[in-house]
Amino acid sequence: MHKPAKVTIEDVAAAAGVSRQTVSRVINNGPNVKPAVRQRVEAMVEQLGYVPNLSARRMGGARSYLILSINDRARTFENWTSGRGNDWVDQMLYGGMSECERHNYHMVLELIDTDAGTTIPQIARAVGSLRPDGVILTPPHCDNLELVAWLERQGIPCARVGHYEGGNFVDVYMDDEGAMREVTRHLLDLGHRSIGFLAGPLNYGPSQKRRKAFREALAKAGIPPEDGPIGAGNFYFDMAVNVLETMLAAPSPPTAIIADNDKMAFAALHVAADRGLKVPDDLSVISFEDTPGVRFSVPPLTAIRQPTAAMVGKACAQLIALSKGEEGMGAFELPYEFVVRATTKAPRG
Amino acid sequence: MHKPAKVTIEDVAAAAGVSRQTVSRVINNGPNVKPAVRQRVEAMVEQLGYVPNLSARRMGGARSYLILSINDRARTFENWTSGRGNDWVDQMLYGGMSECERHNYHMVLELIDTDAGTTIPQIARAVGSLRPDGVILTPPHCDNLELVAWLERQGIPCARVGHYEGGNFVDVYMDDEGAMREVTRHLLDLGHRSIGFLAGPLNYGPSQKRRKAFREALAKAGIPPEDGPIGAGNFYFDMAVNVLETMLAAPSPPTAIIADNDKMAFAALHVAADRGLKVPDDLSVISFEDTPGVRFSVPPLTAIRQPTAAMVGKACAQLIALSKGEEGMGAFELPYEFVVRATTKAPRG
DNA sequence: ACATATTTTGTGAACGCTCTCAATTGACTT
DNA sequence: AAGTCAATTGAGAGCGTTCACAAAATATGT
Repeated sequence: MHKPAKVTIEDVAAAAGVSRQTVSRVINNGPNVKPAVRQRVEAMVEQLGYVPNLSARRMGGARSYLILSINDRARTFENWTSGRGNDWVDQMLYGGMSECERHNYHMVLELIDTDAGTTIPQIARAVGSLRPDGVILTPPHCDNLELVAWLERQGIPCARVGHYEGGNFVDVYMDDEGAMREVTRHLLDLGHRSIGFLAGPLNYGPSQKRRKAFREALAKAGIPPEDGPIGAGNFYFDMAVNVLETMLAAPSPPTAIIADNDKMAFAALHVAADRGLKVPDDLSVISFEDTPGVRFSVPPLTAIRQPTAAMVGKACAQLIALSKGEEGMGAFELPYEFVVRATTKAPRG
Repeated sequence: MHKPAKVTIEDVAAAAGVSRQTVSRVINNGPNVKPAVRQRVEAMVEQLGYVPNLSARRMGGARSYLILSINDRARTFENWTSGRGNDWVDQMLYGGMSECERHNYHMVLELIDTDAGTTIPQIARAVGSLRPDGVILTPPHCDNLELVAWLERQGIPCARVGHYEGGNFVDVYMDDEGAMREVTRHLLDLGHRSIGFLAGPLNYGPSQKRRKAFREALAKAGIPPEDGPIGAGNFYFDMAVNVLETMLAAPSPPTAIIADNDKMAFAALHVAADRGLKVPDDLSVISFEDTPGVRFSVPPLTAIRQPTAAMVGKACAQLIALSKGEEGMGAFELPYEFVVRATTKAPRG
């Protein structure tokens, strides 16, 4: 099992009869290379199957061609059983990898604990050894002020997904308020007058916006906030089940439920089944996430589809641009989609 | 935004009053370092916050501290809507990242097209630039003989997940035949005599094993194969719906369905709902995958839980061992779990 | 105490690239 | 035709490690 000799830039240079540096210019699309020479070099690159060694590139130059994605351990598969995990990761990955691939960048994933004490050392280690050109922060890490400040101090371009605040960052998000307005109107138009909202964590930016928009939309329709019960305060299935039990046991229970994420929407489906309520006839349900599996639920959930993959893709694209010395910082709002499936209907009577 | 000076091995050496090489020995846990010196160096590493630069390590030494995970584009989020995607990726990632983290390795993900023509060039590019210490192949790439041969020729240690064949590889899998025997017996014991199997692709190793074990288990129970209809032949929702329609329209339709993956099990739930069949009273359903979301289905699916994360974790561990010059090649069978939830019951009558 | 084996430490080279800057070539003026 | 300036090419240094040694320090045996 002898390893085939790896072809280096020198090999290509020799084969093409030019210097190392000229080959470097060609593979980096640099200016000031005669078309004929460029072509000759490219032919040799192709023929010898030359691929630049990333480590050497990093050593010599300033770029690492690496984007680091920081993911929260609590939101992974590990915590599915406790109801905390989700499959956001899947989509984020997809969005990031696709974009990186396009530019011959690579995405390295890091699993980071939510615990504030260990977050920064963990990231410091990853950043220190990898020296990525950019870091992508996903919830809840993008809201970790201490971490964000640390990264800014390191001078590493940083993108936050699902975050709104300014600063010298790439911020990518969707119009949560608009989405909530649309969803609420949908239910209002159907004739619902008592709508429950299974809200996400109070300290989670997008959830705050949705909560606010929900209240406003109800007020605008002349429904006092008391009639729009807001419950939960996290993203977990079990908690949502409890909250729902209470909501539905009230004197005039909601005829529709908006869940801040899929798992809580599933909880609504479960509780409805337990109580003999038919969805959507007796209870309408809308989710605010739409992870891929949702379309296979019984019945298929109506939901706001978050542009998760697109957001991470955009974040990558901006970071890559930045690493090339182009402009990139700023805030970017990506469009969501309202997917009406089979869990909303006019209320009975 | 001035980047903080990065501390190098020389800085640590100077601070500890030793040479570069001694520091290198300490951080690599090398032998022949006086305990007092080791301690002094370690203190300095800590104090200066030194982290070895991965690229430099790769340049100097033989290891890259990188494990490359090859993932099939068709099985990602991108293809959920067509019913091909799954959230395997989530679990694989988790398993791999956790293991890498343990050893201060990093996992780089690559999204590869299934199309045979482009697979190898794509992987060649990634392998060439990253020079990973090992490559993890997941289905369907682990069954791509041409690719496997190419990787073997490159001399890069390679792990296959969900693969059985020998060769100079790390192979990690579960006991698919045993799992199928257990599942079938469960249904048989419940009193089912007509069981349908929504099989996976014919060219997918684990599916072949399950198919074989299913036939044998039925035969052993004195049920001729005709009574255990086998359908589908891929992993998609829509196809499974069609096959089920046919199965259930037969003169003596199955009272239980075994699905080769979750999506096809969901299809069974859907078709049952459409036909007014109650699960599990009128139809029992078992899945052969158990991705995390399954526990939230209505009703929660009984399923074989594949040790997906553990398999990838094991694959990583072996590759890392190998990169350290330890033994690592071989075949490893990991235990599955049979999770009985709410979709199996004795047949009516 | 001396030679010899062993452990511990240090030195120079190498890895493959990009950077900076100098040298060459070619085109355009006058 | 010489002079000027821009476009194109090349040479040398350096990035931060580990490797293969050589050197120094210590331990062991007689």
